[in-house]
Amino acid sequence: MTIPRSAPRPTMKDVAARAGVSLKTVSRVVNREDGVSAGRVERVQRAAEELGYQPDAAAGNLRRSDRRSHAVGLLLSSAENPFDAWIQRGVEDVAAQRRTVVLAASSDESSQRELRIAQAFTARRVDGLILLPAGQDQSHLAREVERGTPVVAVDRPARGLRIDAVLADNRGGARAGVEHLMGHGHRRIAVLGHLASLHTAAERLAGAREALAAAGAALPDELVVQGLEDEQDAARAVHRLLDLEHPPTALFATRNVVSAGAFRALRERGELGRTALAGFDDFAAADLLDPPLTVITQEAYDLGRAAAERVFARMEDPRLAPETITIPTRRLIVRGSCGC
Amino acid sequence: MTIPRSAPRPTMKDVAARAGVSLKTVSRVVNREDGVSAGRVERVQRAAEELGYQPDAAAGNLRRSDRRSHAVGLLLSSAENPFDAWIQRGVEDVAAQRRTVVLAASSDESSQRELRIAQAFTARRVDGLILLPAGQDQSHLAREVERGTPVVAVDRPARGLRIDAVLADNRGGARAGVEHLMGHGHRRIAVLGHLASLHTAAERLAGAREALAAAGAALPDELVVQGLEDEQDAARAVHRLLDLEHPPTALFATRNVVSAGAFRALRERGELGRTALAGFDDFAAADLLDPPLTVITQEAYDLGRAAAERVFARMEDPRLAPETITIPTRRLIVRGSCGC
DNA sequence: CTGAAAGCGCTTACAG
DNA sequence: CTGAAAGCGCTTACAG
Repeated sequence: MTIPRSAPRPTMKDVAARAGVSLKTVSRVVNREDGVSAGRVERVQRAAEELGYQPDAAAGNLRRSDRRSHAVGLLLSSAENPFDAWIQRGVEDVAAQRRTVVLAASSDESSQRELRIAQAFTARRVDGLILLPAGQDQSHLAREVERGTPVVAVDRPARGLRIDAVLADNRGGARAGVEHLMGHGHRRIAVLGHLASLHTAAERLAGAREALAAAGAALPDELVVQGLEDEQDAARAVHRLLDLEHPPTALFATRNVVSAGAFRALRERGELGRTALAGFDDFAAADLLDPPLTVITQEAYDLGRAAAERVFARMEDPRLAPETITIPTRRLIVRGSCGC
Repeated sequence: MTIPRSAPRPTMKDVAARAGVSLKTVSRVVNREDGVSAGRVERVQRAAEELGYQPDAAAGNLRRSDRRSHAVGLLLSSAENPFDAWIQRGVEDVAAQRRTVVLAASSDESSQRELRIAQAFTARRVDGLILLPAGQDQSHLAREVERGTPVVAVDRPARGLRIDAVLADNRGGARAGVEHLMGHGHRRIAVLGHLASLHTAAERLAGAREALAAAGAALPDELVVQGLEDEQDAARAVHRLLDLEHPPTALFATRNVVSAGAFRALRERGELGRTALAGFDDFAAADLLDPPLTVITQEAYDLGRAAAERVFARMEDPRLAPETITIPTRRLIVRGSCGC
């Protein structure tokens, strides 16, 4: 049995030798510069083809004046989360147009992992960084920002860092959702919130409050639940709310897993169709439920695209002032759970 | 207004100058080699800290003997697809342990995009490549494989390339699903298949056939539908099946979007609870449906992990013979739609 | 324990 | 149109 010996990877030097030209001529052909005679172009191309030459992107970069790695880092919360996955897809699509690859990693909401990943990315000299900030402080990126690397926060603003942010219109979306419930006559509406420390949770609660206040309705403390992390939390909270002396007649959930848990609890109590429900964030099969769930959708794909576009804009003009870009929460998808 | 001038990024040379030592001493300290006096280690570390020095990973690599980029490429079908996203997460988690970053991109089932992305990855000299093969031929990667880059196919085998593959037990899972339906007395079971050209679709159909054959039941052509690409396709197919003179008494869907479409059609016909339904691949909220959906789950996370582990194993021993690793489709989640 | 020289694979800046 | 030399930021191989 012969041991497969991996053929050594050819370099420009090898191509030059085979084509009988100088290194520099190969470089010119490979980079499609002109000023090389047709015959030589041909010979170099054939030699490169025969050897299976592929330029080494990193080596080329080292001496190149613009020092672009043609890579951007994307620091998500959890890559398997559909919201994060759609952001990634938006980033990928913009990056692909610019011949840029995407380095992706998940922080799992840990500041420590965020720091480590950010360092791994900057050690590779990414041309830009898009992050869904975890924890309370992103100042570890300050030096990188000073050095001119475009860094853009997505979904939540960064803290301790003056950078661009691309956010959803969380407040407006929540307002629209609660207004819709009020349109069905509800005034006693409970808000089921996720982790209070998160920007999105705070904004959506604020939006719900605004909608109620504008209609002269109250949002008593007993109808505000925060810190719901999963379906079980949400289901338990709904059971407690329905046990109140004056239970809410409608529920507004600030996140998709919370909506799902609320739905489950309403079903367990036989309250589906009686207590109304609307939620922030769509999810697969929400329209197959009975009644189908009314939701505000977030355009995570657009968030990703906008963040990536901002990174590239800043690469072209590093002097842009940091901005917060708000992506409209475009659609209230009225299905049945709201009472429609 | 002052124009923010980005501070130039310091190099080892700058650190050496500041610490008053040679370049090589800085290199030793940065790489934690020993044989440097404590005082110098201290001085170098302080200088590096003050300048905010960060080694350039690519530059270091260039001369380094092992030539590891500490990056792997992950070529998915569609990053926003939950199945793909879970694979990514599995790959990420294994890569993170090895201090390796993940380059991710989506082919959208286009051979051309697959080729372009693979080239972008190899131009960056990734240490390994994991791909969910798109199209009919991956021989464009043959040269890279010969050169010793570990390349692993995930979810589907590659074609025109003898490489490792990490696949789900599609056949066994489908068999288990159909057997479960037969356990409820069904013998006239329709199979709702996705794109016939895909390995997963063929295997799952084969598994369903096997289960029926083993019980001496037939799978007549009129009960086999293939090429279903989305919920609408699936719903239409179910309507046609139910219009047959002898409609099926149970449906087996080979993919989650197909299950969802089938569910919708059954609801539209008032057949929920009468015609049984089971599907391959779980999805969010499948358990909130009424009746909740019985499914075979795929462990996409495990597929991703196994593929990444194989890449690293092959980096350590390039002489490993190409293998097909089958990940069990571990669980039949029996909910209500099967008739239980 | 320390460092000067050469070299990784390429581009830049320059000379012919 | 063509190429020899220097250099990007680092590591290697070697000498002291």
